[in-house]
Amino acid sequence: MQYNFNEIEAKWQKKWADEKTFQVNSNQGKKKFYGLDMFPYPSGAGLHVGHPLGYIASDIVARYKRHLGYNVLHPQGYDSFGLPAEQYAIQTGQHPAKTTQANIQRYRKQLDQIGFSFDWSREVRTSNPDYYKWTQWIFTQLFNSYYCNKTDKAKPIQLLINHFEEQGNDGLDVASDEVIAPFNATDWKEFSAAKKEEILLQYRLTYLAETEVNWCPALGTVLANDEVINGRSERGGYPVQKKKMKQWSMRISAYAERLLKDLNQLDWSDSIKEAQRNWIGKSEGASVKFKVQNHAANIEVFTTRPDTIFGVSFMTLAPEHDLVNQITTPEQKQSVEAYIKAASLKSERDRMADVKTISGVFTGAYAAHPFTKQPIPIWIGDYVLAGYGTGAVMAVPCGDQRDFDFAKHFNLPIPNVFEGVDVANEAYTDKENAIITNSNFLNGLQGKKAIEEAILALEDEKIGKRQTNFRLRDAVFSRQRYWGEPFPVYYVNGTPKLIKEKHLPLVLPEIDEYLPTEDGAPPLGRAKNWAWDTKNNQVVENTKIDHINVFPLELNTMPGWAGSSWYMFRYMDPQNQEQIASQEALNYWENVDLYIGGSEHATGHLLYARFWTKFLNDLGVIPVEEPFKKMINQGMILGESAFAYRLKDTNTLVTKSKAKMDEVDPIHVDVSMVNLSNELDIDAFKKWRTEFSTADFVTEENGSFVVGREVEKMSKSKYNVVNPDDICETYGADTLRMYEMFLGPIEQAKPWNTAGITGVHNFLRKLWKLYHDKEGFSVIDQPASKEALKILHKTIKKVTEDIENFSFNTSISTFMIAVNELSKIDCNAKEVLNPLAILISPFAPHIAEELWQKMGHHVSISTAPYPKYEEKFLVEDTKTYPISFNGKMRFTLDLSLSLSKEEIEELVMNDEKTKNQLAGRTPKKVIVVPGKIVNIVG
RNA sequence: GCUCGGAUGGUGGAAUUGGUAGACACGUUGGACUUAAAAUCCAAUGACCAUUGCGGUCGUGCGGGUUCAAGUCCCGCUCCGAGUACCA
Repeated sequence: MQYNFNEIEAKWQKKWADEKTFQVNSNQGKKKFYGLDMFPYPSGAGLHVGHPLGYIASDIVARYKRHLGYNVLHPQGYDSFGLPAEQYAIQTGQHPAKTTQANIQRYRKQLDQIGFSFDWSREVRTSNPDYYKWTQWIFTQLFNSYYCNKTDKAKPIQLLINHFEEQGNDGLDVASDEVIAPFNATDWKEFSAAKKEEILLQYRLTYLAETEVNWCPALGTVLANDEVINGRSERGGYPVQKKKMKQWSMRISAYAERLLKDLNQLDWSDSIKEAQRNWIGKSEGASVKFKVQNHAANIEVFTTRPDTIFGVSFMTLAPEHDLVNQITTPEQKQSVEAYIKAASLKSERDRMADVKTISGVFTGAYAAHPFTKQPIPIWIGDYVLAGYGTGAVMAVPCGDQRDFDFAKHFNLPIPNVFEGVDVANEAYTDKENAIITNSNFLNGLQGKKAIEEAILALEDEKIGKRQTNFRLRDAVFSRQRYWGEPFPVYYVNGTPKLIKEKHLPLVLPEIDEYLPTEDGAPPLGRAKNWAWDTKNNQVVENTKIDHINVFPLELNTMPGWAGSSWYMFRYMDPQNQEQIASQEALNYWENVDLYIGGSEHATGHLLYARFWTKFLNDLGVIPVEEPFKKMINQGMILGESAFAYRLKDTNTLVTKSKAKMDEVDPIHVDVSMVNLSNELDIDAFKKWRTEFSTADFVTEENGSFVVGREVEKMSKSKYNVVNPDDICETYGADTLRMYEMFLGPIEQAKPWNTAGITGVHNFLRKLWKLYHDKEGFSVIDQPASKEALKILHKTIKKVTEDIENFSFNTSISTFMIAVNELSKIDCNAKEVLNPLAILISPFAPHIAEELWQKMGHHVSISTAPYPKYEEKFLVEDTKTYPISFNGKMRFTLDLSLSLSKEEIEELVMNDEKTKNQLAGRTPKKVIVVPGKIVNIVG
């Protein structure tokens, strides 16, 4: 009886789809479990073997939880807006919707082939108007909210307007832009409507503002901070520069404290939590005002070390600082201007690469030390960043290495304020242990106490105050792109107005080309119908714009993370036309119990999704504060690239053993042309690319041509991509699923190597054979042997523990051991093989279903109750004791577990082998740990 | 530089609160079956020494330490991977 996996798998995949086996509804009577994968961006390359790794893991857990009786929500969908489809559209003129649709179909086919238990009736696509209607809706909610620091909650903007009408902007504790001119109630009432809107924008949770953005000319769009890596775009690796542009931003900074604090309640890996903590970057200290001499201006600085304030010997402003022009003396004007110009020309990347070069210029101006009133020279230098704090620092060279280096370089004094510390060669940056000296009232104080005293003094003298700063910046939310959500925004004389909720979605218009317009406007500037008719509430031709009733619409679109910031809630009720999801569904499913995905989203998606969740929670829309309770980050599956070695400047290829590495160029070879022994299929290679059709080959003595191997990221350009399709074809989906899990711990990165796959495949065949003999199905309904039951229960125990710990590789070993052992004793008792099928069904669902059916069951195995582990089958009466001498195991001894310590010692000491080992010596000590070990010392 | 991981046979990887290091699998070698090959099955497989059988020495990146006992705990290093980048 053959294990015909292709047939079995097709049969069950069809059955699951036809019978809607995995469709789920909220069910108050059952405990819920929500297992979610980070949904994929459907790229043109299709799935490679790395993608399903996480999906398989979450599918195992989802199926396991079903067996345990949970009501399991396990959906899948597509993050289908994004750059690659648009880049492709630019090149080919194909509408991104079309390529996206084709890619989704391919993904779906590949996913179906692996046998996932997704509830596809809940699929979402972020590029679907039914979906992005609600993305736009959330945007309008953010627009109509401000953040109240007192209650730590977002509130309707109307409450703020009420406050303005009563007392202007006095007495507010809310999140806003940094500098807002004060006004009173009378002022407010007299302001024009446009002026009022302008003021309100400074408080809204999403706002339009002139901001310094990361502009990527090659992509023709701005990027968020998390999309820029080392001064280059995350996608494509193109250079990024700073540019001021009017953009929509998200006031995520208002949520900084909560985003930080609530990390503690999440069951996520420490490294991701740490990455978020660093990204949020909370620092506590004080802001201090320094008066500029002979000038009305004050320079405000932020410092975490107010205790070192008597060590200030100069100040440094960022070149972009607003005051620089005002305070620079005529003598210094020329060099200051030259420096500012040079700094502005440097790209972000240059500036970062240049960290070690110290540069700066004296402005000629002096500030007065807030306590001593001594003059302090004011410098500018690009080691101070305009975007952090106030863009100015009080330089304490004895306590900060950068200030120290700057002082050394420009020969500025380095006064020492630390007791018993030498600061001749480097700054002393220890915050805890520093004892302050030469500092008036701070003398003799240490660490926190000194900082505390300094802040109190600053506040007493009204020259500074306690302050907390965050590194987290507001997130730029506009993209100069076509393939994204349109903003539900139109402009009345430059003032943004929102389209009312009931008229959403605002659907993406058609355009002729997916490029910016000639005058540099985003692609939506090409749309002929992109104006809002406020009378009829619909999109109309641009020609109708009259700025009375018909207004131009926003030309930017939303970024990729918009749709992915809330999709986990849409799955709960994906067809809802009235709400993002029904209250009932939101209350029942709450949030994601297990989220599986890559760790590369640590500071992007995972932070934004938390932000929007908290915001929607503030509004009372959703009942939870956090979207993902527990998260597992699967490691990347790497590719094993293959290289042929070509003699430099020739067309001669040399087999690995004869190639001298300094005389050859390694050339990537498609891994599909290489067999398990690293031998190249030369004929296929010649046909692969014309340049090789005439190549000469220097082979091994036996005529084979061996390639070199190297582990790299799996990518099309490296020709090392392995598709799951081929594996499913050759070995079956169950083998693929088990093999991916068998490779090693889920969180660890590892190279893909099919060498071991036969082992897993053989295991499934052995499993099949356990239920069959030559004649056919051989499971019989008769009592199982004690031994067989012991094997079963040992397996239940271990596999269950392993699933709970996400240690899938070891559970597969356990199955292998169980099947080996059961085969050895020819077990064919249903009492054992029935529960065994259930145990294995989360891992290899197709074969499990087939065996289950053969054992006479008529409903899917997927909801069969999970076998219960019973201790009584495992009770042993003897233990094979390792007998060690001085910690080294020499032999083993089977002894009854009922023996006492003393009895064990006696039996061991009287054993012939012990006497041999001791060779007449008398042991100093005998350690007996009943049930574990015996160690004889001496 | 900082933060977080990691280092175990030829390979992927196991090893509970410190208690038989190398489970399971791949690969390799030998054997059975076969006209032959594949598939399958059986056996061996950390290194070294010894070998007629028993056996012995060394072994979890390196150097120390704690302990009857250390892959596991402590101290000091080395190397590799990931993230981050002048954050005042």
